[in-house]
Amino acid sequence: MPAQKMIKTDKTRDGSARPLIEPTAQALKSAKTRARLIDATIRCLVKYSYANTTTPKVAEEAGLSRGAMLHHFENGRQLMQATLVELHHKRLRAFRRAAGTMDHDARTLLRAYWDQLLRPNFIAFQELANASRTDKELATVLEPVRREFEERWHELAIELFPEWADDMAAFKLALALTQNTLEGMALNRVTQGIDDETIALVLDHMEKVILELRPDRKR
Amino acid sequence: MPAQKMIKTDKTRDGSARPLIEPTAQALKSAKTRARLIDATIRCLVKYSYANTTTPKVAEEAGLSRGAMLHHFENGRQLMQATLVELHHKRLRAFRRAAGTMDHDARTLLRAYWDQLLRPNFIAFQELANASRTDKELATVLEPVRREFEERWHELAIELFPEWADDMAAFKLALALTQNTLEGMALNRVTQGIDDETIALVLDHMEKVILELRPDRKR
DNA sequence: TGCAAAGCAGGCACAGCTGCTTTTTTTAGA
DNA sequence: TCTAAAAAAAGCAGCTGTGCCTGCTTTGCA
Repeated sequence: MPAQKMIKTDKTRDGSARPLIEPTAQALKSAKTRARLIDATIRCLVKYSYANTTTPKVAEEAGLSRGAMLHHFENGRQLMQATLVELHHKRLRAFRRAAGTMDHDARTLLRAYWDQLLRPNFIAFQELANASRTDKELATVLEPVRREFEERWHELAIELFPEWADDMAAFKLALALTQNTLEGMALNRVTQGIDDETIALVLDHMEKVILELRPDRKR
Repeated sequence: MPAQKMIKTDKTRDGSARPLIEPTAQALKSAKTRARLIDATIRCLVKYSYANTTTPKVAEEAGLSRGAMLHHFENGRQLMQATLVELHHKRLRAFRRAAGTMDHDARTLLRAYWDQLLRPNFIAFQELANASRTDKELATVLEPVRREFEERWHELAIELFPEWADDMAAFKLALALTQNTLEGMALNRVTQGIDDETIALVLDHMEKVILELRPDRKR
């Protein structure tokens, strides 16, 4: 529920200065609707791209009227921004989930990251990240999101591979290398710029490169 | 000059079935205008992104009227497609130019490719490639373009480093690795996803990785 | 020198999107 | 059961982009 509405709600009836804490009443259904709208936005970003994602299309995809949609999000921009944040949280959750049932070797982590990049969520995220290049408002939202993702990602990697903590320089390099290579491939993949066979070769080689960067093997 | 117009032109006056070969008259000024429009489109793609590039903006950027623009390109889509092809040629030309004055070592080639990715042309190309994910027409144009770029790029690399021809598997791997990593970095760079320091580290390491893949060093 | 076609500019009408406002329906508390 | 607020739907200008069409200017050829 938008902050603006909450303020209005607060002074209903008696007008007493009650705290803004929502009674968490059944109105959490509102949260469900918001989630539905955001999910619809993600699907639209994948289906139509950022350029062709419009408020009517999102509303239709969510099975709601445009009026209802503007009830939850002041305008289209706020919806996009909320979607960007939500995509970030989805990514983090997916990583945490994957990390739980993960063998602690480079290969597994590599494949886990690659799997994430094949999901629709990554495409949607990429659409928004790309849009943020010329949309200053979106960029303002993206910046902290990216920072936090980086931090969590580092934490997770160190948690799974404590030996890397010995050589942070090599660690950062390995991370940057993996991230950019895999993301580059993911991007090229969706536009037919790279075939699955090549992808497999690169993934295998990346594994070797990472292993060679590992502190204990480097001596 | 659009093909449609040429056909119309052909049967002027006498209506004889003359060949379609344009007398290459002074009407090559038309080509200049076309180029101006395409360059304006590229600038718009960089400034406003694909989503916000409109025909009025392009016309304004080119210093022409919208009517004039639609005289040269039937509609906005054709302009975009022509721009994509032109960007391809520009990339090829830039590579050929760079290759001429190039030391024959991996480092130089790596840096040369990276330099290309920092240019506005790459951003514009990326915008169109991204758009082609959901624009089937654009994808149809992109596909052969990408294929040709790949071929020329292979040819150039082999020309500069003939020793690689001994081991095509390693060669293709090295190429894919470089391309995807650098392009991934270039993309992340424009959205503040990576800092210059890290970029430098990755570039240095990529150089080592490539050298290790070289046939003569591999034994 | 004249004329036809190309280059170019401006205007028009249609369509789609946006944000807002006004109703109707649902829901939950008294 | 009644009522008021939240949720949802529907309707309404306004704006912008698009494609097309018409008319003016320039150019090149006969």
